[in-house]
Order: sequence, then C-alpha cells, then structure tokens
Amino acid sequence: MNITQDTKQQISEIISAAMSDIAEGVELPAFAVEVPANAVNGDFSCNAALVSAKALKRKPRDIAQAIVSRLNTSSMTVEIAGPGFINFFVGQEWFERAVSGVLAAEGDYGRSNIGEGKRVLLEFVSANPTGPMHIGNARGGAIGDCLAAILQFAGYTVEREFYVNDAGNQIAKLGLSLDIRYRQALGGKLEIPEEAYHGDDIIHHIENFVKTYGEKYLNFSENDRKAALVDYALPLNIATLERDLKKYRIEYDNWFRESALHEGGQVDEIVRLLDEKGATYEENGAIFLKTTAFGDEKDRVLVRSNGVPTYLVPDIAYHYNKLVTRGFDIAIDIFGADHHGYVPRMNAALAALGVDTSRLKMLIMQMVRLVRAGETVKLSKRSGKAITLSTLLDEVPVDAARFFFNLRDANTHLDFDLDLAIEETSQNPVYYVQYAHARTCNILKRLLEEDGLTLKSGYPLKYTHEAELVLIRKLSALPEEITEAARAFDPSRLTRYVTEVAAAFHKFYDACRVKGEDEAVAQSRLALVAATGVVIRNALAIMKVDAPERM
RNA sequence: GCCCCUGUAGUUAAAUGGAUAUAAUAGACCCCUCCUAAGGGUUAGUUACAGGUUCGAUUCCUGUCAGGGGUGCCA
Repeated sequence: MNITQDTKQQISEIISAAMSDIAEGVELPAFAVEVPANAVNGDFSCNAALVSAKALKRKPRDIAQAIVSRLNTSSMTVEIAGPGFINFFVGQEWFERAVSGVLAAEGDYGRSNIGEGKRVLLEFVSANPTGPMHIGNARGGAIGDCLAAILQFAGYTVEREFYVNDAGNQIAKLGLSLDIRYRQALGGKLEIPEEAYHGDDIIHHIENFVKTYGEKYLNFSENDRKAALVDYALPLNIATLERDLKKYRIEYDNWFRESALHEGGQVDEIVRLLDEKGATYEENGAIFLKTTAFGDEKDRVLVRSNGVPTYLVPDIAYHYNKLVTRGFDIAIDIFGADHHGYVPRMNAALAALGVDTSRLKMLIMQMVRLVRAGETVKLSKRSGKAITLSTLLDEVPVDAARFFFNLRDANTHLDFDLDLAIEETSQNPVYYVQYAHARTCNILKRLLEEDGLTLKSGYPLKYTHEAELVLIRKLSALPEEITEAARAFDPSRLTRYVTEVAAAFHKFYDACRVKGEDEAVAQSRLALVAATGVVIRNALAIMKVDAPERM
C-alpha cells in the first residue's frame, strides 16, 4: 500500500487520456506528476502542459485549460497555476486513508518490491586485516550497512560481505613486521624498516606470542617463522575486526578470503581467461591488461616481469567470482576516494570477460574530516594516536556515529563534528529524531494511563489542522523515500527524511493537543501520533539506530 | 599536466530541469497553571565567475577561478 504512488499513477492516467485527446496525432514528450515543494501549489502537480507546449505550438496555460476541461476528478480539486502547472488538491478522505494505511502496515510500512528479489552482494569496509580500522572504514561501514538494509526493505535479496585480504603483499608486510618485532623482543639488535607496520598492535601481538612460545621460533628459517607469526596474528586481527564491527552493529553474511581464490586456482585462471579474450599483451616481460579501452589513462600491469601478479588479478578474480561463479545479479562495492582510479580498470577487466559492467556498482565515498570546536582533529583525545573506529566509538555513541556518517551523500566530503555527536540537545539530529519518537510513545502511554483512552481501530479519522496535514503528507512519503534511496544507492536520503518527519511532528505537537480534546479529535490525533511512531521506528530500524520509548 | 569530488545565508547543508531556492546552526526577541522546553514561534541573510542549451538552470554543457583527493610492475 503506497498512497502517494497510487495517487500519482491515477493522475498520470487521467492526464494521459486527456492529452491523447488533445494531441491530434502529434507525438508528445513525457510529463511528470510530482509532489510540489510548497503545498500551496497543491498536493500533486503535473507539468504536462509545459512540456508539450512546443510540440503543440500552443501556450502552456491554454493547453492546461484544455486538459482540465477534460478531467473528471471527483475526489480532487484541480487548478491551473503559474506558467501552466495543473495542480491537484486531495480531499479529507485521502489523509484518513494515508494514516490508516501506515497503521495497518506497521513494521512493513515502506516495504516494497522494486528489487523483485534480485540478489545483491554488498561488499563494504573490507579493511586490511593487518591493523585497526580507520575513520574511512567507519563511514563505509555505516553507509554499507544502511544501504544493505534499504535494499532489503525495497525487495532485494542482499548479502553483506567482508573481503579479507589475507594474501599478497600486505600479508608479507605483516609477516616482516612481526618477525622484526619478535627478534627485537628476544634481544636481537635490528631496525624496523620504513615499509613495515610500526603500530603498537604488532608489538602487542609479539608480547603475547613470546609469553606462549618463547624462543621456540628463533631457530626456524625466516620464512617458516614469518608463516608461524602470521598464522598466529592474522586470526586475532580478523577476530578484532569482527568484534569492533559487531560493536558498530554490523554483522556480515560472509567473510570472503582472498586466500581461497589463490588456493582454488581462480587467480591463475583469470589471467588465462583474460588472455584468451585478447585483453592482455606482453611488454618488457610483464603482462598488461588493456584498460585504456575503458577510459583508463594507461594500460595496467597484471603480472609483473618477476612473475608475481599485481593486486588487480585477485581483485578481478574476486569480482568474477561474485558475478559469474556465485551469480549475483548486482555487486556493490564501497570504496574510499583513493580508489577511484580502480573503476575503469575493473570495468575493463569485466567487460573483457563478457560481464555486463552495469551489474557492478562501485560507490566512491569522499574523505571524512573529524572536527572539534571548528578545528580538524587527527588524534584521539584519550590515546593521542590516530583515531580508529574503535576509539571513535569510545567517544561517540553508536547511534550518533551511524546517523552522522549517513548524514551526507557518500560522494561528498563529510565533516564529522565530534562535539555535536556527543551533545544531548536538539542541535544533535540523532537526539532530535529520537526525542520525537519518545514523545509519540509518551503521548500514547499517558493518554491510556490517565484518561483511559486507547486507539480504536476503524474509528472515522478527520484532519483539518494545517500541522496535521503537513505531517501526514510527510508520513505518506516513506515508501517513495525508500525506493528512491535504493535506486540512487544513497542512504543519506533516509536520514534527511526522518529528520523532516521529526520536525513536522514537533510542530504538530506544539500546535495540536490530544489530551482534553473531544473524542473524534483525540482519536484522529492519537492515530496520527501512532503512525508517526511507526514511520520513525521503521526508518531508524533500517539505520540500526535505537528508537527509545522515553528519554 | 591528467583524472575524480566539491563550490548555495556568517557556518553546515537541501532542492527527478520547475512555481516566492529550503532547513538547521550562530545572533536578536517571544512561548511551559498546556500529553516530555532534548520542543515551538518571530526576525535577518545565499546559488563562486563568464558564456551556452530551453517555455524554464542551483541542477545539464563549455571555459575560468578556488578547495579536497588521486595519478606505482603499492593495495
């Protein structure tokens, strides 16, 4: 049930009918039915007369007049306004249906099936298992997890996946770093090289390792020792990632290992496949992929002249695995801005392999700047070190972090205000929304306890106050907000929407009372309050932000 | 140099090519004998610049200027 879309559809049909009557065989451009930004321009508005002015060689207002004279709309009033818009005003009954529709659907209100069950693999965060997660991962986590939930609500079948880079150069670096620290810990006089990881987490691992195994591995060959150290530390790192993400309310369906691609031979296989398709060539002993065919500025190396594949090879194999081997309809990646050069490369590879590149959606998110008191913050207040996801969550509640990272379109730079995120006032948008929800609960509770008034189903509802109408129009938009957010892969739409719902509710709260009104009014308003609660709850549930009943 | 992102009130942002460009915030003032003042109201203030596309441009195109990111046989 989606009353907004139904009404648009209905208007569309009657306009189309009138248009074909006027057209006299002339081909007319598509028109739109939309909800005007300003309600004085109607509940719905159509631009048919404007867009077809040229084709019909008539003035827009004349065309509008001709259309309107052919309309038969008993449930709506129609007027022609401005340059030639046809505006529709819905009647009382529409608002009543909107509210009862929300209450009937409850937790399913806003759910749709535009996804038609298509299988989506959403890969996000995928932080290197060689150290802690940074702020970019935190943004990617909030966006990815929220987007996954939106797509599910819109009827897609979604799997969340974390790609574990447990092979290749990063792991070699981890082995090197652990090895140096191990030998240092046991009295070896050696320097840690520039390219190794310098973090405390490495030293910490070694302390524990030495406690358990002592000097046992000193006599091993360097390679065996590194392997043993990696075997020890890597699972601990992955467990830490999993634990920190869980604290952030993110749980994955799959933890996909890069090493599985190597072991299964899929990495070697992909080079052979690309070669077979004629997408590669050899130069100076290295194998290149022809990515320039896809807008890249130069071709990229697949296999180095020393025979070692670059990161691209397992990555291509991984995407091939997603879209072909596992057969997902759509694969979504969420990357930091530093990966934008990656897009033409992966598209070129997939196109060469005969995969429709529109099935791969690579979302690029721009940088996050942490701000406190107007100043850029680089280091944590408590630890004095770079702020990680884990230390961020020590300072900022999960609700606030998840909400704030979804405040803006992924594709824009984000200033994350640490002071504001902690603040428990109306300036903080999370509290503003949660407070609105708590208010809806409180009204329902207080009226039941003090006046014995409960919400009766089937009671005839009636809304006349402007604040009521504004709020109902907002509530009726949830299904479209979800489908739009899904279509645009943009969870920030939902954050903005729920903030607007909260604002409309607070205004309603101030202007209209429930308690003490006569029964007809009280019942209608009680229903509206309950419907508002449903909408805020559903939206916050998608974001995995709490909707407290009292604050 | 080349590629990507962004230029909108003092600040942070909104606006499938639509009507008088929205909000929040900072400032000034007002509203609790009233379901939660973690709220509401009043007030003032904005599309970087120059062209183009059209009934109509914050939105699309070109150029200029400014800020951020990238530009490895690193990942």
